[in-house]
Amino acid sequence: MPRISESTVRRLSHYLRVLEEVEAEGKRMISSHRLAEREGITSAQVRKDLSYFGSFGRRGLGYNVAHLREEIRTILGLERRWRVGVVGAGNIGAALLAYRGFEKQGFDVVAVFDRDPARIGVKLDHHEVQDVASLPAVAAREGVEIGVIATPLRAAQDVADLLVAAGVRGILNFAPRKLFVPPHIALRTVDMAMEFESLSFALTQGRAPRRRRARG
Amino acid sequence: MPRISESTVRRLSHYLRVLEEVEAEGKRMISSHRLAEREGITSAQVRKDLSYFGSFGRRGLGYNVAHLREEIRTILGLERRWRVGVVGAGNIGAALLAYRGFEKQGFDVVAVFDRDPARIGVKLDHHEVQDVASLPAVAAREGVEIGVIATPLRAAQDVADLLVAAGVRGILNFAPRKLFVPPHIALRTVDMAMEFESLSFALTQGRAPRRRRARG
DNA sequence: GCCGCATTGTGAAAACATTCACCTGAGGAC
DNA sequence: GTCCTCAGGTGAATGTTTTCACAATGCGGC
Repeated sequence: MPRISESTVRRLSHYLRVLEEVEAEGKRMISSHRLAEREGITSAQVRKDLSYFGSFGRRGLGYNVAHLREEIRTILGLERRWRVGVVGAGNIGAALLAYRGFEKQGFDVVAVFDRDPARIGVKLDHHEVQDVASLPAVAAREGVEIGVIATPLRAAQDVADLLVAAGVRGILNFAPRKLFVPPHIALRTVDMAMEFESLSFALTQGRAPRRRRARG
Repeated sequence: MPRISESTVRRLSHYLRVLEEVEAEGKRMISSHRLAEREGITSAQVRKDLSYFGSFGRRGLGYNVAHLREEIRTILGLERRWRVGVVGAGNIGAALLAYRGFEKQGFDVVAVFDRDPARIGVKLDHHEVQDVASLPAVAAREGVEIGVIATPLRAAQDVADLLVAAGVRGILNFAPRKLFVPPHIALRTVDMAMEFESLSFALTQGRAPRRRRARG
């Protein structure tokens, strides 16, 4: 199996969502062409992405919706539940906690931390906010595997170090800066400022970007 | 000038942030090597990215920090201010409004909309939430150029259509689905569920992704 | 059972992005 | 002024991702 590119993984997430939609519509089968159509990419891309992991379709028929959904869930590691710790109980943290969608996909927030004494002890969407000083102990006890950094910029690297020391294996970072973590830690950064700037660039150039990104 | 890739634009945003940091530290010059170091990429990449737009450095010396910062701001279209309308006054909308960073970079929220009567009229961070029904009129009057979709999934496509009809040129979408917009509209989607799934994949594979993405 | 149509899976080609390697220009030491 | 070192710019090479195009099915109709 070749190394799987980040773009392929992102598309798998999209396929999964389309499959869930299509399934809700009661369809049993779907072709790569129609799977692609909904995503704004080519059918060859869909087939190539899936071919990295096996042969899930049937020639002449397409893919069985429920079966492919399960296969993709397995590939993405969504057949189990993940224990998530959120650091930073400000707006972004609150938005994450309020959004029920993650739980549905298998991500359970098991602890919320903040440094601000005014926030510690407050109940935020069923979770009592704990002092970040207790993170190492709590993360270990709760078996936190994924840490979310929703703190101000200046605290982000320290929190990342803390999470790594606490044994977290993956980090989702909302602070607008590169974080340095050991190579065995998976890190993803969501940088909204960068998205705004990318829009600004596109608008300034006077044209939308090429199609395969234009439908992001 | 060749077509500029999305990756290059994203790196420009990063360079800009590094330059602002370095400037705050009082440094006058910076080499492509040190600019790259902070970003976890190669110096050749930095030079190549910049070379698409011109020659900003001096051989033997590196780049003048303040000058390069200004050049990149110009390239990204940040020498002007952008008028932003936010649709959806829930958690994500509130998080965006509360974050002062965007204003600082040139993005001014000039209107906030929601459909929920319980939210309409409420003041959210200096902005009175308006009925989404008034979006066409208000967006035109206020000259909204960038629309942010922070609504629930099911409303996202309708809101996108509304924004396009109102003359918006760029859309930043937080709803976890592909939106269809005309080709002349720039669209970026921030999909947090996808980021979680990408992390799940990486952890399931038992290895972090290759380095150039690992330091995202 | 055979034909025709639909649709997958996949090597090969093309497009795209990154890295290399070297030429060139700039300043400092003496 | 000459030499040495540093570091940007850039064509070529390499690596990666996407697209093409077609052989290999699988099914329905008759």
